[in-house]
Amino acid sequence: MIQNLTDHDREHLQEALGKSGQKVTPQREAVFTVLLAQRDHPTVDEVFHRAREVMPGLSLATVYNCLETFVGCGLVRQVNHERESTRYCPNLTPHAHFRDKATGRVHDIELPPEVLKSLRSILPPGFDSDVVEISFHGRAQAKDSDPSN
Amino acid sequence: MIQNLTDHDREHLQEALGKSGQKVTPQREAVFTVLLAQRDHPTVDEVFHRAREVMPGLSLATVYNCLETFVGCGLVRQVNHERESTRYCPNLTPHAHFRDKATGRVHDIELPPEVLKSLRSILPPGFDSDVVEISFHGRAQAKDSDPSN
DNA sequence: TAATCAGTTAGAATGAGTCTAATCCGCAAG
DNA sequence: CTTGCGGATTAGACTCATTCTAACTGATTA
Ligand SMILES: [Mn+2]
Ligand SMILES: [Mn+2]
Ligand SMILES: [Zn+2]
Ligand SMILES: [Zn+2]
Repeated sequence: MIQNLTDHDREHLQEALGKSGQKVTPQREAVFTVLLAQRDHPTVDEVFHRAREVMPGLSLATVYNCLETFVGCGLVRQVNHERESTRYCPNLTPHAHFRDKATGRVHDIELPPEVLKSLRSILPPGFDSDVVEISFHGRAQAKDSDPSN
Repeated sequence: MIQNLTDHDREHLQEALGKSGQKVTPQREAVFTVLLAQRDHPTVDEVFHRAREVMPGLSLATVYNCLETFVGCGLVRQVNHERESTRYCPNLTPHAHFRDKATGRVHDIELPPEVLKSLRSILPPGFDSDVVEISFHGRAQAKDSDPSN
């Protein structure tokens, strides 16, 4: 269920952490593995429970710490919808999020560069933005199953 | 500072509440007045303190209740940025939000229909969305003062 | 008048997230 | 080897926005 990291992914982790002067630890590797194994935008709690299956001593505090670290070095994005618990997403391509009203599930929606550009173009002069978050809320057809890997 | 509602605005309030079987109360009128008087996306607490200046007995619980009611009948939008306190916006035209990293202030960004349409067009078939939230985060030139009324 | 009912109110409860202080552990110096 | 250091981990306390609860108010209706 929770395979190991591929060499590529371990290298990605290593490099991103290294660039901000931090190390790969077993806990960080476990948490990162969980994020890549099932790309369903888990909450901290979900990450915690999944990671524990493979590292029973892992603490919730550490999961918070790891995720914060990953966000800090750009390995992972936070995803918020209204005031629900924060979710985490390892998809680094520009994309929007769609939250299914019925199931609560969050889906990635690819964001073509020209749409992103037209969006940025609505900013009046003087406004300079690093980050744009786009989130849809509505109903999605079943389409089943999980968007792993 | 906190003028009264114009006839038009009072009618708007009355009608929207009426449509969902609710009444105009002094508390609701005070809270709505506060929202219209200074359109700076106040938090619940800010609304609370402003409204108290004009209605000292008003409780925080009631401010929460009024705002929830307004959201429910479409008089007001909630605005969330990451996990900060929810803010409230009486601007019902389609618009995005820009949060200034430096000041924390939230600005309305007009959203032209064609941009909105191009955004909706990125949804794959089977995804049907009521609501799109767009929020920018970055730096805005001073541009001073408040966007009241 | 008495019953009803939406709205208001204070305060308790909730829960995601943050903070703190103790412990752990890999590594480098002695 | 031993020791000391510093980052990482850990449990549990704490925060604070929001939600919940139960009592109260005041207008309207029977
Ligand atoms: Mn890569
Ligand atoms: Mn109007
Ligand atoms: Zn995503
Ligand atoms: Zn707004």
